[in-house]
Amino acid sequence: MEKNLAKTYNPKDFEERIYNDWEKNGAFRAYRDPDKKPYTIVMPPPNITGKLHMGHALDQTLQDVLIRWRRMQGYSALWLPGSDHASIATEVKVVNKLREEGIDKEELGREKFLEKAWEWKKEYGGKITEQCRKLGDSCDWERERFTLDEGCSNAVKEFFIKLYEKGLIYKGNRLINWCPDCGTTLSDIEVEHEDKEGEYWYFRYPGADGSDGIVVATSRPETMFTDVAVAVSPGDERYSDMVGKTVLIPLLNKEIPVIEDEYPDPEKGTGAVKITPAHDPNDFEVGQRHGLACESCMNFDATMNEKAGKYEGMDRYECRKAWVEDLKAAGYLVKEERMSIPVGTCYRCHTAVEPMLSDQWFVKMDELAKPAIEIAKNKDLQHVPDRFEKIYLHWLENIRDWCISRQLWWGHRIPAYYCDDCGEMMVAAEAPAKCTKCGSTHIHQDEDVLDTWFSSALWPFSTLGWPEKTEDLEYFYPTDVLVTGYDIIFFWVVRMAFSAMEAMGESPFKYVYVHGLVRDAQGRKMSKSLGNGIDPLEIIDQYGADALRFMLMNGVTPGNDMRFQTEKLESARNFANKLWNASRFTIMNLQDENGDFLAMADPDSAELKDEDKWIISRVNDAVKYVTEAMEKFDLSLAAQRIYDLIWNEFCDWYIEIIKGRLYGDDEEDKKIARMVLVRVLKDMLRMLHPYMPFITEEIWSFLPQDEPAESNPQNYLLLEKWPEYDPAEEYPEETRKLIAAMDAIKSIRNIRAEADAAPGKALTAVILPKEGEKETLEAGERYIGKLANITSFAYIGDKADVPEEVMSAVTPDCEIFIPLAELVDYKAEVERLKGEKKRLEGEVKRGEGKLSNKGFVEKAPEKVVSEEKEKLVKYKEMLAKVCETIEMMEKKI
RNA sequence: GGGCGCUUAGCUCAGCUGGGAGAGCAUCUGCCUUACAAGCAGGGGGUCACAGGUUCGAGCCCUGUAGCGCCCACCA
Repeated sequence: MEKNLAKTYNPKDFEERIYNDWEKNGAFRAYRDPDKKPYTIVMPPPNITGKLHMGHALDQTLQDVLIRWRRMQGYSALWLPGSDHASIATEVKVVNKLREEGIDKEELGREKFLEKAWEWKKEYGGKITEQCRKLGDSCDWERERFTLDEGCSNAVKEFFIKLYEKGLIYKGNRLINWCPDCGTTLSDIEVEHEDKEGEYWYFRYPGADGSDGIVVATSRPETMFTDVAVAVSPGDERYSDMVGKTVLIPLLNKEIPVIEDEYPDPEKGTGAVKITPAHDPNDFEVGQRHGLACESCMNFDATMNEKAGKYEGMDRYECRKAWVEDLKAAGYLVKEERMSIPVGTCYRCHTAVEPMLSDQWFVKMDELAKPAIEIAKNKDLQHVPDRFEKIYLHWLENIRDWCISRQLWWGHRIPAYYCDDCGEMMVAAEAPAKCTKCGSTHIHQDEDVLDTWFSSALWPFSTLGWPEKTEDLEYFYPTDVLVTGYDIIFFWVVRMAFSAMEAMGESPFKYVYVHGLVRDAQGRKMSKSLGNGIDPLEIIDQYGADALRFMLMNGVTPGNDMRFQTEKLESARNFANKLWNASRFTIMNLQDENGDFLAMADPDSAELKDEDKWIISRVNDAVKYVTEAMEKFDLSLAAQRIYDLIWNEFCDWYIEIIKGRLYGDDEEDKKIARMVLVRVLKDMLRMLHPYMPFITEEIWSFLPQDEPAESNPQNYLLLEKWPEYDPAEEYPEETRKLIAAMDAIKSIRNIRAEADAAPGKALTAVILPKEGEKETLEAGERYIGKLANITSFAYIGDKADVPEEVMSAVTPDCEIFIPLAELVDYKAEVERLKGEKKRLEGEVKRGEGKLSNKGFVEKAPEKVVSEEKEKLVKYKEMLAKVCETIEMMEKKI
């Protein structure tokens, strides 16, 4: 077996292997460990119809980062996966598939159809969970659930009956949203409001007494057949003489009353409104108030019924056209206006929804909403970011009853039974043997199924065993955080909240982390119709799951949309590659030529060098920052900090600095360097693991390990401990020294670049240290020499000793002079220094301005003021040095 | 008609409770330096949409304006 990482980073070599290994060894399993605290996330169940898209990738990566992090922190972390039967979406797919096979749903019959649907589920339903595995989701697959499985079905029945018995579910004949294309009812949120270009027609309804009557505007003339009144605003003088009289529906000559109602707005249209209770919710209410008839002129397939007379059988829009033509020809059309008309459409097929009167099941919302409102207000349920709380509350405070019955077959069948003989309705979990009223045994079940969200609403507790009092429910419930997109707050979050309050009596989760959409590179919504969707699996195939995950996490701010950009993805992949190579370097230096690990220093007794303490303190600092950021759900900030730590601090500085030691002769010191390398690399891998689980686990497996703990026999990084901040590892003095050396290195590199001095050209540095800093600089010679290619150092104590023909630079700790005789244009150097002088003057001016401001000195926190003072002193010193140098050089020109 | 978000470097975006403007990509210069060219080193580039206000101090807080976007809503 290879003892070091492959020469090139190729995620395909190990991602799948590692995932299978984890799963096989039960690394994702969550146990009810009484010594641990639970941490629970239930996965928003993807539809079985869907394939994994970028939205899932974002949603699930967020959850996986949180779960992996908490698991490492020592929680018993459960991420419970599952999928949703997606009643309507699946039914449409199955119907289409059957149609392709020449099979008609109705002919097939309910039972056979359901068999086909289950077959379909079996074949395609598992696909998406396979895709989740590619992403690296560390969920407990042994607890996987399905919204239509036995347990969930029991929960649905139990909950339905509970609500019914409390009078919170009722059956009623009311106006509902009907999608003629899908052939089912829709709840209010399933109706989308679009503005479409269309016409308003103004028609004259002549007075029954032969008078002029009233002109009424409508965008839906095809509903005129069942108009029952014309309403005007009370006190509208234009129509006051008409109130109480009757007008005729044009052409039909049906007499209808003119009534007064608050509903019409005198400012709008003609101030008079035709009332068709069966086809408009407002009209319905007006009708109720005035005891008017409620008749529909349409069938459920949106064709006209017998009320439409000769138009019977026509599609609603055909009828509209013909009817308007006829009215026009008869002279009833007064005016025609083109404008945008609000149209309600089906969220699935975008067909215009028709309000229809129908007998349906509803959940009574006002009472249920109250506790759900309460938990948000008292912060038992917190939104991240909190602005979504407003949206949540606004919705609940204005909620209307929820229509839950659907005219479909695939779903939870409503547990209501009817007696064929006496018509008695019985709500029960199982079919009653006989009618509770008349004793008849002729009983049939309600044909409808429930809105798919009815079962999703129970997901946080039904998946843990409710209504049974299971140990899982006891231990893992309530859950900790729910991660979801803002687009389904109403559909799902709100409903889980009130359902949980009703069933469990407490909030189903402490936090709702709300994320936005993943858009395409141009900022457009990814959609099937645009064809601009990006397949996560293709991305994983090309760049690896880690790169995709990191890109998604590095780009998110809670609640905001993000764009999918290849550049960001490449950057993430490059980062993985960087880590890969740095790790390869590390491992290479830990081993002898046979690949066996070399001796390492004892961490407790090792004499750490300044740079060791520096990198340890940087890692320590990052641990604190990253942990705190994650606590606040600032996953992006945490990711960036880890990125900086690994790339800028570890790779660019620490590795470069210790190369000299690793390649040197001091065997004891080498042991220390190895020890520190492993130590900091391990801590960095731990921190990065939630974001990039595969590469970190792969690297981890090549590092020297202690004896495996009983709880982690495979030595998985996944089950390792999250690092903890240690105040003893701050090392401010060593950090100061390293910064001094880095400043010097950067200055010299800058001089080299300005002077076009090849990096390979060894140079001498003449250093004029700030008083008392000579030792600091000397301590840094090792790094400065190596990283700036300086072969000899000379220290001077006086500007007079500066050699001729040099370029110079100033840092807070010293002045550096690099003799570059053959390259220096003295005039140019003076010019360059003048630029530096100007910059420093600016700094001094800024500092002086601040400190001479009495208000600042008196009111700003002491710490800020003293820092400002220190900075001013520093810049003044640097400025003075630069001025002297300029003066000196000018004399020599 | 309500509500919300956004406006910061050429592009995409970070900037936590107000205390010297950042990243990635792009761009320019020089480097195949034995972990890494998916790289290294150095540089350029921003009156933080606009106008007021609060404050010693505003990208950040308040008010208003504009542009873009989203959500909610039973305007015939």
